[in-house]
Amino acid sequence: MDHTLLVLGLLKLEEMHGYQLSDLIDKRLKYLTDLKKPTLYHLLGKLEQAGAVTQSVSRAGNRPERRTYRLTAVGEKQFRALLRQNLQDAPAAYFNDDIGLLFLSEMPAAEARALLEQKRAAVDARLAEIAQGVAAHDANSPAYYTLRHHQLHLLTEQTWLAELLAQLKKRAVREDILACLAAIESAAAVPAKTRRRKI
Amino acid sequence: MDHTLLVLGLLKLEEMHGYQLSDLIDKRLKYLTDLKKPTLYHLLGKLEQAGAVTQSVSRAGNRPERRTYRLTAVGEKQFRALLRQNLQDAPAAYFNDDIGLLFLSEMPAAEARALLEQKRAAVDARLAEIAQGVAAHDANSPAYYTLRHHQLHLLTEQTWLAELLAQLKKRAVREDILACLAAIESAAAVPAKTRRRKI
DNA sequence: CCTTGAATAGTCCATATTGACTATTCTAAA
DNA sequence: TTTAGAATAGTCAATATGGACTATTCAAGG
Repeated sequence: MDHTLLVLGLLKLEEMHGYQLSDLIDKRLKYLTDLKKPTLYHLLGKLEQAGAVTQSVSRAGNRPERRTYRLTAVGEKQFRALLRQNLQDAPAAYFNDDIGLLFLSEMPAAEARALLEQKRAAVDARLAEIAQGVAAHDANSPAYYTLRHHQLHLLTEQTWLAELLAQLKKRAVREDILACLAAIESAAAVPAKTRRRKI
Repeated sequence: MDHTLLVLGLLKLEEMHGYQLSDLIDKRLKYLTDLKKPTLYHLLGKLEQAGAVTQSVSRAGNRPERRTYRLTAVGEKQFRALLRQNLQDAPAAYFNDDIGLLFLSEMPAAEARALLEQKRAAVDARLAEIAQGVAAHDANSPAYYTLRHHQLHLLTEQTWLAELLAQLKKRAVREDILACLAAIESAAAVPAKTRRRKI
């Protein structure tokens, strides 16, 4: 599991206590994963039980006690194995967006377009944010890798949305024409007197 | 949650029993999600409790009984809401690969390259598979959307891996040179006699 | 000096997810 | 014809995840 790789790797770089790890992941590594605090503590507990990390309780002043975790030799071995796996494998990726697309035909094209435009705006915004990060970081730094990777995928998403919206525009036009024809037909079916009333 | 959207949407298209749904998702929709059977049954139970679907038990021959699920009006409303949300939102995406990249410097560049080459091969293979699917499907069909979307992201991944491997190649060369220099230096530090022995 | 809000450090309980299992029926080959 | 394996239909127990909570400390303003 990749949460494990992350935690072991961070502890390899430097021993840390739970909150430090959690804070680091939330703030500096927010593009990497969204590992939450309770999940992290759960994982640390398991790792300790497995002997991959050791805990040392301490307290500074009157603050709540802090359990500082340090990587053991076992943990280091596990880290290497997981890292190799991670670099080697290309696990299947899933996109939530695809589920919505599956049911695109259950909704008028015009409405779908409006909604997807909002999605596009959100992607654009995120892209702008990332572009800043990419510019700020030295190529070759680990943070750069993550940002650049995200940037590429967001650009892809942009392209994809553009393609999709173009298709949808065509479909919307077709639906409009059909609706128009249907209206004319039903109007023709109504007796002449009734029609006049409405005019 | 998008599993819910998927299940409601499928039941909107056609009433189905649990195993049918599960089979459909496993086989035809394998690019969409990897919703597992127990998760599906759990979800169906919840949806029934919430009144979004109704269950009707039946049996054909001597087979185990089948619970056939049908969408209710409540379920349909929920479906629409979730679909709108899904089309509108652009949730943050995370890539497992990034976690490995974070620790790339913990490993000699040469080894990392070998591993990443395997990843690349896997991506290439998947891409070939998808290209077939894209060619086989009518543009505009829902399946086409999914496949095309995946294709674009896999192409991005290919580009990304190429970029990364090029960088790593440079780093490997640098590391080689450094190792070489270090070897020379340590050889120079050894007294002359000892050095001769080794030759 | 007191209070309010952020930061620190972590826990609880409810929910979601899944590997492994049960149990029956069909199918096709030995 | 029997028997091994795939398909059908689902369940169980264990694990992972996350929203909401506790409890303390610090910093700054009124």
